[in-house]
Amino acid sequence: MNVLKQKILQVSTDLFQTRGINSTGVDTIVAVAGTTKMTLYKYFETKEELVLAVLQQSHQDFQSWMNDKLGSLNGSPNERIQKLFDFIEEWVTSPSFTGIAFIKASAEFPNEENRIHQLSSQQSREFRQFITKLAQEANIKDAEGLALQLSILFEGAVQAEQIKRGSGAIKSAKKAAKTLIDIATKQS
Amino acid sequence: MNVLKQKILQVSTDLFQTRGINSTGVDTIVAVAGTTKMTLYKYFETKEELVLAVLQQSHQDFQSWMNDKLGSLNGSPNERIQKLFDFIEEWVTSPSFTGIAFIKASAEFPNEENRIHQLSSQQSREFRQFITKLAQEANIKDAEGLALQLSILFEGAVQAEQIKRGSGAIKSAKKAAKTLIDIATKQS
DNA sequence: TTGGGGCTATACAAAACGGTATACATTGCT
DNA sequence: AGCAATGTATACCGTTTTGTATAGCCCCAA
Repeated sequence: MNVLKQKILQVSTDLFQTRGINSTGVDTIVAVAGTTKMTLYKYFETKEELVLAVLQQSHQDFQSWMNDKLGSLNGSPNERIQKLFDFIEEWVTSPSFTGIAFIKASAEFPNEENRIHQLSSQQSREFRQFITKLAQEANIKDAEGLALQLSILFEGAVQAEQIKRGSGAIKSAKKAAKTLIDIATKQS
Repeated sequence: MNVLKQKILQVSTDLFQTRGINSTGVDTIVAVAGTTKMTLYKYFETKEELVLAVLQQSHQDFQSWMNDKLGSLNGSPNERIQKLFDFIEEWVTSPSFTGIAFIKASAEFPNEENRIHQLSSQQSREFRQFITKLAQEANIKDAEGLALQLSILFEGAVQAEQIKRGSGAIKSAKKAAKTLIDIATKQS
């Protein structure tokens, strides 16, 4: 991908997260990125398209990072789902963490007909399915049920952390997750 | 409170929830409320002030409703905290439910210096303290720890429901809550 | 009847918004 | 050398934004 296009994407991601999507004009984006609107609109047809691209990149970054982390474990499937929230904590407590894009975007575009909302919804579903797979591999009986619970913990903890950084929500969610995983495991 | 002021508040609440705050102009609000901008700006100095008023009213409505529900129980403190998520489910699955205001607002105004964000943060904290009190009355040892977990479940389930209505997140959160409450109770 | 308060109607201001048009500079390839 | 692609600079367009100014209407009370 072109270097300027990537720069625009990265700057947009940062600004959208820290100021909000609707509160960030394209003029601001190009000013921070050190380019002009003409260039931005060469790579992105509309602002909506830019937002969608930002969402996709953010989600892929997170998913890839998590996949790598879990993949490098070389442990049992049971161990992998146990470690899921340790990695989530690592991601969320990183200083560069500014929130999860699809959570904020879905709040800013609540209408279910809206493309941005739809993509957010899809990404939320994808991450839940990802957890479901982990649970299935760990031979958990009600894999979908556990995955839904864990995804709620994830989104709740992220939401809490977005509303107040350093709230300790992640640690708490991690503990709750371990409890729920233990119980679901015993039932299998 | 003046009837027109209340109408403006109610219409604003509805529009902010269904279209987003930044995507809703004051022109739209007064058009739907059947009044004019002059009247709106008579009761609310700025749009920000209106948003803050909407947040306050929404939060108070929810808290009052929940207090009434729990108060009418006449049961043991243990029973009350057990029923908390039943009432949350009742609130969230109501057809008129369009989300929790402070969750959406905090996403739309991510900057912690922003007054709207600060109020959202405060309301989130207030609700957590409310749960803490329930847990303390139920003689739960780590009341704050449990309350934090339950508030994460609450915010996560609401977030999930905002992203996709009828996702079943509330039912799942309710089950998880019962599990966590049981365990916290046994440890007391 | 004569005010005055609450509200409407409408026009306006100044800025910010997304997006486009045009002209020019730079760079690399052939 | 010459061409094409990439990017810059800048001016502009139409719309929408929050917020105000002005003038008039309606109704109730003294």
